[in-house]
Amino acid sequence: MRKSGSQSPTFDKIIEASLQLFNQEGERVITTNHIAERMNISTGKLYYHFRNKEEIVNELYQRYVKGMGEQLSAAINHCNSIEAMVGAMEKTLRHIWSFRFLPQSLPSLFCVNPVLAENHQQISRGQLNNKLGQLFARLREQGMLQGDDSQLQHLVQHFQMVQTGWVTSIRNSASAAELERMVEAGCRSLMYLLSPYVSPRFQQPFQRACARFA
Amino acid sequence: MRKSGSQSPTFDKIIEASLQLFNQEGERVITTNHIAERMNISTGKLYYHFRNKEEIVNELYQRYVKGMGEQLSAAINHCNSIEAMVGAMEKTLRHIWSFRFLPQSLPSLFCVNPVLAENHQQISRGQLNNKLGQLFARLREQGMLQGDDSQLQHLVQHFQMVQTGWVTSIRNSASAAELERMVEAGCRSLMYLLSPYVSPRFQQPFQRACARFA
Amino acid sequence: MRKSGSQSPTFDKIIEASLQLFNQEGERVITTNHIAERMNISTGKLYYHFRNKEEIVNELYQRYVKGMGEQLSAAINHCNSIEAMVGAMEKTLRHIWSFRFLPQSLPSLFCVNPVLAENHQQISRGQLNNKLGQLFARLREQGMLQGDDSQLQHLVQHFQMVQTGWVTSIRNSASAAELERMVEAGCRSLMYLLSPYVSPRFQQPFQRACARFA
Amino acid sequence: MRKSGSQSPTFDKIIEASLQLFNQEGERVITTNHIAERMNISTGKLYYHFRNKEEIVNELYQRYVKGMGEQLSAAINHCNSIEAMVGAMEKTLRHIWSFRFLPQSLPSLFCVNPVLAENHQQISRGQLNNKLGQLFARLREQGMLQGDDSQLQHLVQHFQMVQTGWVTSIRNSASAAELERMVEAGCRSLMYLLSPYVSPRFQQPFQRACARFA
DNA sequence: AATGAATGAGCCTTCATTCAT
DNA sequence: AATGAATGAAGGCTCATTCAT
Repeated sequence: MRKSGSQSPTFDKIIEASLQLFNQEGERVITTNHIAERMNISTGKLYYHFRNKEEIVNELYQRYVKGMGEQLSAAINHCNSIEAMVGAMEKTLRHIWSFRFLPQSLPSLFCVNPVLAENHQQISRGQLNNKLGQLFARLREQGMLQGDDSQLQHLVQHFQMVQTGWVTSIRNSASAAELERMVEAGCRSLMYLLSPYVSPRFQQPFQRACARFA
Repeated sequence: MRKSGSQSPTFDKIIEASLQLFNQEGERVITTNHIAERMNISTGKLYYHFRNKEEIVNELYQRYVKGMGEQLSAAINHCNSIEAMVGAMEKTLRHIWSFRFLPQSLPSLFCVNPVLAENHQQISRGQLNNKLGQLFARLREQGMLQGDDSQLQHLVQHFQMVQTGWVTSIRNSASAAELERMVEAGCRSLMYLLSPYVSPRFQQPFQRACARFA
Repeated sequence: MRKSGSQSPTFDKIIEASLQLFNQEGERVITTNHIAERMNISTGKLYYHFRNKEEIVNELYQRYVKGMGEQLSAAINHCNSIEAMVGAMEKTLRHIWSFRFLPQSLPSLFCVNPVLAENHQQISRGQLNNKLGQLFARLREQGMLQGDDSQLQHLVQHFQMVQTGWVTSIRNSASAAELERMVEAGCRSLMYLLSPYVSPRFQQPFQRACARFA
Repeated sequence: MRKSGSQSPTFDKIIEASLQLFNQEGERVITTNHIAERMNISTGKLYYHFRNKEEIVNELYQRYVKGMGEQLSAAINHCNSIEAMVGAMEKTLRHIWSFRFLPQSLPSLFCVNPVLAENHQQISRGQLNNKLGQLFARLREQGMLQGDDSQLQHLVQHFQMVQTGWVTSIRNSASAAELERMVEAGCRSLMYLLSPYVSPRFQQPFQRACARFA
C-alpha cells in the first residue's frame, strides 16, 4: 500500500469529496464519475491522481486508521481520569462517524479489493487492536480497570465490535442534532460494556460520568 | 415484502445456489448471470422465479431472520441450564455463519435496496431484538443472569453486535476445521460478554462450560 | 393470410382481450404475456391458438378491414339521403376508434410484419379504396356530389387520411364523454372535407346536418 | 426537452446515422446497438452523447419541427404567387420525407416516450398548426384563398393529415426516381385539397401549376 | 387443449478506465 | 497537469417462443 498522506491539494480535495459522497450515499453506489462531477473536474484529472477507485478507498482507509491510532495514542497518554477516558471515547466515535462508510463497506469491499483485506487483517486487527489493548492495560495499571488478561483481550474485541455496530446502526442522513444524540448513546453503550470491569473505587466517578449521558 | 417460503423446487435451488455463491464470493460480486451459470440454467429461468437480484437477497434475508427467530424461540423455551444456553449460542452462530454474507453486505445493501433497509429496521431491530431481550429476562427470572433492565438491554445490543462482529472477522474461505475453531472462539467470546452478568451461584457451571472452549 | 373468423370461443376471447389492451396501452408495449395474464390463461394456451403475436395482429387487421368493408357496403346501399350518409360516417368513425391501435401502429408494424405490409397495400389500398370510390360515385349519380373523376379519386384518399388523422389525434385514455365529442368533431371535419363537392341543391340539408355537430 | 442543436460533430453524426437507419428500417427495429455498429463506434460513445434512444428520437423530433417551422415561416414571407406556394409545398414534402420515420412512428412512440407525447401536443399541434393557419390567412388576405375562418381551420388540419398520410403511404425503400414521382403526386394531392378554396381569379394560374404535376 | 416452466438471443445501460490532445 | 471523449466488457433484464407433461 502506498504511504498515506497528502501529495497535492487536488489529491486531498478528491479524498475529501470522495469521503463525503461515500458517507452520504454509500461507497457502493458512488462511481468515479460521480466524484469528478461533484468536484467539477474531469475524470482524467481524477485518474491522474489515483490509479483507480480502489486507491481512493485505500487512502481513506489509511487516514481512518491513522486517525484512530492517533486518538488511541493520545488516550494512552492521558488516561489519568474517567473524564479523560470518556472524552477520548467520544472523540473516537466522532472519528468513526466521519468515516462511517468504512465500517459499512469494508466487509463487502474485501471480496473486491484484496489489498484492503490484507491491510485490514494486519493493520486494524494488529495495530489498533494492540493500542486498545495497551490502553486497557494502562487503565488496569492505574487501578481503574480490573480483570485478567483474557478478559481484557475480549474486552478489546467487544469494544471494537460495539463501535462498529454503533456506526452501522445510524442512518447516513442523520442530522447534526441526531448525531449528537447518537454519540451520547454510543458513549453510554461503550460505558455499559466497560462497567463490569471498572474497579469498585472508580465506580462512583464512572457512574457520574455515565449520568452525563442519561 | 413477500412472505418467505419455498414456492417450487427451482425457487429453492436458486436460493440455495445464491446463498452459496454470496457466502463464498461476496454478494457484491455475484451477478444473476453468475448464479444462472453456476446452476446451468438460463437467465430467463432465474428471472422467471425472481424479478431481480434484490428479490433473491430479500428472500434470503427472510429466511435468515426466520431461522434466527426460531432458534431464539427454542432457546427461550429451553433455557433451564447453562449447557442448554451454550448449545443455543453455538447453533445461532452456525446459523449466522450459514448466512454470513448478510451481516457483511447488509450495510452496503441498504443504499441500494430500500426494501431491505426498511425491513431490517423493523424486523431485525424489532423482532429479533425483542426475542433476545425476552431470553435474557427469562434467564434473570431463573436466577442465571442478574442486572437491571438497562444493563440487560445493552447486553442485548452488545450480544448482537458481537455476533455480527464475529462472523465478519472470519475469512469466507474458512475450512470446516477452521470453522469449528471459530465457532468455539465465538461462543467463548459471547460467554465473556455475558460473564459479568452471570449470578454467583451459576458461575461454577458457567466457567465449566467456558472451559469446554478453552 | 389465414382466413379471418372465429375458430373457437378462446380464439375470440384472445382477440378481444388483445384488441382492448392494444387500444389502451399501444400494441408496441403489450406483450403476449400481458395478454395471457390479463385473460388469466397460460402463455401456452395463447400460443396454441396463435402461432405468434403477429398472427393476433393480422387477425385484428382482418376484422378491421372486414368491418370497414361492411360499413361501406351498407353505405353504398343506403346512400339516398344526407342523413344516411352522416350516420354512416359516424358509424365508420366509431369502428375505426374501436380498432384505433391499428392506424397508430400500422406504419411501425410494416417494418416488422411484412405480411401486414403486403396485405395493407392490397386490401386496404385496394378493397376499401374501391368501395369508398364506389360510394362517392353513387352519390354523384344521385346528384348529391359533384366533381370529376380525379377530384373524387383524391377525395377518397383525403377522406381516408382524415379518418386516420382523426383517430391518431385522440388520447387513448379518452373517456366516453370525450369520445362522443371527438366523434362529433370527426364527423364535422369529414363534412368540411366533402362540403366543396356537395351539389348546390343539397347544400341546405347538408348544412343542416352539419349544424347537428356545431 | 433539451434545446435542439448540434453540440459536437459526434453528436451530429449520431443523429444523422440514426435518422438514416430509422428512415430505412423503421425506428422500432433500430436499437442503439445498431446505430453504434453502423457507425463503427462503441456503445459507450453513443451513450456518452445521448442518455438513451429516446433522447436521440427527441432530438430528431426537434429538428423536424424546427425545419417545418422554418419552411412555413419562409412560405408566409413569400406567398405572393401560386408558383411560390407550390414550391413551398414541395419543399415541405421533401422535408417530411427526410424525417419520414417520424410520422410513421410518432403514434406508437407516444405510449413509450411521454416527453414526446407532451411535446407533440404542444409544439406540433400548437406551433406548426398556428403557422400553417397564418399562411392560409395571409393567402386569403392576398385574395388567393377564400373561405370563412372555420373552413380555413379545417383546411389546416386536413392539409397536415394529408401530408402525413402521403409520407406514410410510400415504401421506405423507394428509389430516388420513385421519390420524385411521389413528391409530384403529393403536391398534386395537396393542390386538390386546396383547390376548392382557391379564388376564381387565381384558378387559372392554379390549374396551370397543377398541370406541371400531371 | 392446456399448463407454465424454461429458453436464449439480444436489448438498454453503466462505469472503471484509457488515451489523444 | 488536465481535458473529456471514447472504450468495451459486463450487468440487469425482457419477451417471443418452445416444450415436456
